[in-house]
Amino acid sequence: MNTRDKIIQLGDNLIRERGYNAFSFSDISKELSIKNASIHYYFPTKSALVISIIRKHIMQLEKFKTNIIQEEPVEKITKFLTVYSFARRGGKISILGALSHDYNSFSEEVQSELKILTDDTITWLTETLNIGKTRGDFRFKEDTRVKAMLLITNILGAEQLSRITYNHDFEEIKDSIINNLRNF
Amino acid sequence: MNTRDKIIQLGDNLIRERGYNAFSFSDISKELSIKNASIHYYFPTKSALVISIIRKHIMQLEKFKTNIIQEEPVEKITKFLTVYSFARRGGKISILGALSHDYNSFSEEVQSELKILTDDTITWLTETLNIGKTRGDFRFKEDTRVKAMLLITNILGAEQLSRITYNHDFEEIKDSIINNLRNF
DNA sequence: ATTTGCCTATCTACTAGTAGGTATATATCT
DNA sequence: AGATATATACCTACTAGTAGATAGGCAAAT
Repeated sequence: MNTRDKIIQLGDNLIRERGYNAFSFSDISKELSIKNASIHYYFPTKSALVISIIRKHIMQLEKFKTNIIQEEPVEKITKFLTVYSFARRGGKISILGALSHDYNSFSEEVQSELKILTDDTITWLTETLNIGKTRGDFRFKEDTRVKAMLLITNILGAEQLSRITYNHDFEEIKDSIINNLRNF
Repeated sequence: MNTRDKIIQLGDNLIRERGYNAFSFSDISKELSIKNASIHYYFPTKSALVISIIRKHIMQLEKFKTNIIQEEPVEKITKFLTVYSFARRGGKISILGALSHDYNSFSEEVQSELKILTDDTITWLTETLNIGKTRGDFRFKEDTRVKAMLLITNILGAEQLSRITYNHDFEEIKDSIINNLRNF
């Protein structure tokens, strides 16, 4: 991995562990044993770095969608939730949860990049839920887009709450989401 | 309102609008036309200030619980959600959502204060849901404590998500939570 | 000869926090 | 009642540290 990618990777981890305002270029440069100014060589501003990080996640979502395209809706949603569950165990939260916190302080460019990632996620979830409902895999009464948002809000909220309470709470909430969808 | 209470009030607003790491003593002192050092007169550290803010919320929750003690479970939950809904319209999120973000960077004293507020909230919700379920007001299959956490996660997540998407999404999610509880 | 990938050195702005001073109000003692 | 002591509510002036960012240099690769 080249320095540029290492910076993105480290920045990504730091944002999802501590938050945008709680990490600095020094945290990255110290870890990589380079100087502060060298990060500015790749990313002129902190905004530029966070945009690259968001774009990485947009591409990862595309890859994720392609990888599971053959699977059934229940399996798709389960794997989607597992990604968050895996990150949570590593002390990290989702990039959406981490960055939404500072949304109002971001430049328009960062905001619109974050909107793309959010819309992509909601759209994919809505489509998957619709297919699953038609097939009879899922049973729910809500409007599908609202149900998709409820899925995301449960994850984002569970990430936050389980920081304060206990980590296993996240898993309990995750299981409950799946059961609720299947209406068991 | 005396200066001490004004500082708490302003700090509370700033945390819930921008987050703990995104506001400074200067933001408060400029607004109150006093000097930075004067805030340190009342609150020696930033931690001391945030503890006072959390304690204010713990007391407000107690007051809220007392005020609606006579009401029915459905009404209690509805009013609980309305508090968040009201804050959201003012560009603010809940103190729980705002502070959970930086939970790992807080001192033990701040963390334990935040745990008290969280436990108080979960406990009250669990009790209220239990009574409502026994009376037949609510229908849900999950363990009641998990259901209580799901309620909170929906609120915390909806606060975050609606920052990125649209504000009216928060209201849609709120209505959906109530309907889901009543199993309409 | 130019680009790449760093470096040193520096800047401005801001952060939380501290030491010590002062004017005013209030309480206590003679 | 008047003098004295103390507490309140600020202030000025400062420290040490960190933030993001910039200018300009330099060695190695292309």
